[in-house]
Amino acid sequence: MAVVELSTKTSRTASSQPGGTIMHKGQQTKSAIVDAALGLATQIGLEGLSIGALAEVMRMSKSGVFAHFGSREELQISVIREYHARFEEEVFYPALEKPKGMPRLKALFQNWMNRTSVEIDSGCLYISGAVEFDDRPGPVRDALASSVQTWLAAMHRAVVQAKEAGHLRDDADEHQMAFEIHGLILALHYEARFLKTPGSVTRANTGFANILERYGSAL
Amino acid sequence: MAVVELSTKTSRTASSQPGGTIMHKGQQTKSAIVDAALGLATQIGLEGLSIGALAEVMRMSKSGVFAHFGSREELQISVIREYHARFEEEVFYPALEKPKGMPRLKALFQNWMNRTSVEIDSGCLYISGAVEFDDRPGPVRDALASSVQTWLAAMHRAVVQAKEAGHLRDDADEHQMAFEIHGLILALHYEARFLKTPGSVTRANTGFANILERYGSAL
DNA sequence: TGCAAAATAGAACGACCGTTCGTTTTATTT
DNA sequence: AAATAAAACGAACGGTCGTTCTATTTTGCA
Repeated sequence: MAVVELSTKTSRTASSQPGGTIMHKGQQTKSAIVDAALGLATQIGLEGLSIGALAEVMRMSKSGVFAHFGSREELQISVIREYHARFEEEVFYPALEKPKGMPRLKALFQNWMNRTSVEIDSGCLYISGAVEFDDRPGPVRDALASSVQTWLAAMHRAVVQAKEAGHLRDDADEHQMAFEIHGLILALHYEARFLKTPGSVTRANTGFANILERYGSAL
Repeated sequence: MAVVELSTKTSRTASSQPGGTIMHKGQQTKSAIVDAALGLATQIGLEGLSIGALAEVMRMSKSGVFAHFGSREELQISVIREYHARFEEEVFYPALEKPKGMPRLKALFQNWMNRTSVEIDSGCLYISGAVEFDDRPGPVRDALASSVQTWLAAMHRAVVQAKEAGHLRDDADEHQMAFEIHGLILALHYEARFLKTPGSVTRANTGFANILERYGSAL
């Protein structure tokens, strides 16, 4: 069946994306499949993601789903790319509207925290993927690692800019600070999602405040 | 075949454990299987652990391995118990020889760090297991969570004792401090094992030093 | 040494996996 | 409306999985 909902057709036979790009039916269903796949993958992991289960969700045949990707690996990579795009959209870009330095750094962390808080229910691909592919070389691991690196580099850049703006102590180690921030997010995800420890969100926020106190320049 | 190496037989037909307990052949091979299973599980995860692969490593038949556990879940739980025992042996007990307070807290962290450093190559069951079972209720998840809780509680207790000994500031939040320490370990594992970022071990150590500086009582 | 019990082997099962292939249905273009 | 291209289907393949069953071997004790 593979019925893709067309909100209201724009022109005769082709539909359009938010961006305005003309989209044929194949690409529409493909992106719908990636949507569903991302939902499954965040819950059960990239490894747990099976084409059969995905086809069932999509109410399509296995081969119908498969044809859009050509291989399971390509499907997984598509999911990673989609996750990356949403992460950027939700965490990175909005923070760019704040001025460089402390305001942007705070915004990046807040957005990251908010997303992680949501992912306490849905799961985080950058964390589950890291565990599933730490020992498994290949294109999936590469796509995942480069996505994560891109984000961590952006975070690190924000720290550097904060120091350049004079918002941090002169002896502040930017890599060290980024590392400690990363740890807070990971601890939040671990304790809230797996252990269901209450108050983890507050703890991560307090941790960030502590980090700012240590590395921030005196008022 | 399932040949279990007997270093040197103690008595006629029964062999002995380090503890001195008499062990029949079945229990010997069983613990040898758990050994091998732990090795596999730390590398590819509890979910990736398959009885077929385990049987191949053990040079036994699948059914021969299976019979020792009765189910895959029971095998996984046995692996978790073994991991827990080794973790205690390696990280927890040695630190008990240090006096309560700061010395023991430092020892606990150092031992934890050392183990995590080794696990950069081998993998950590408490981390991979958390990701694999965050959304999957059942006895395996329960065993895993209770093991982790036990350890985190021990860590927290050490922090409390350090405060009681006057080694921490009066306003130090013990849970907060334990949370931040946990974050350091998680960041170390993530960045070193998945991203292969150099210098992560040093960064975790520096992070711990920073935490002590913030929470420690003035000299 | 002989005999019951425990341990292991081996084959088979049903279920699910990713993938391939030929066919049929649906979209798009002429 | 006819012709062409794209998309989806359905069945089948070889493979691995956990599990079950029966037969065989090995072990431990009298």
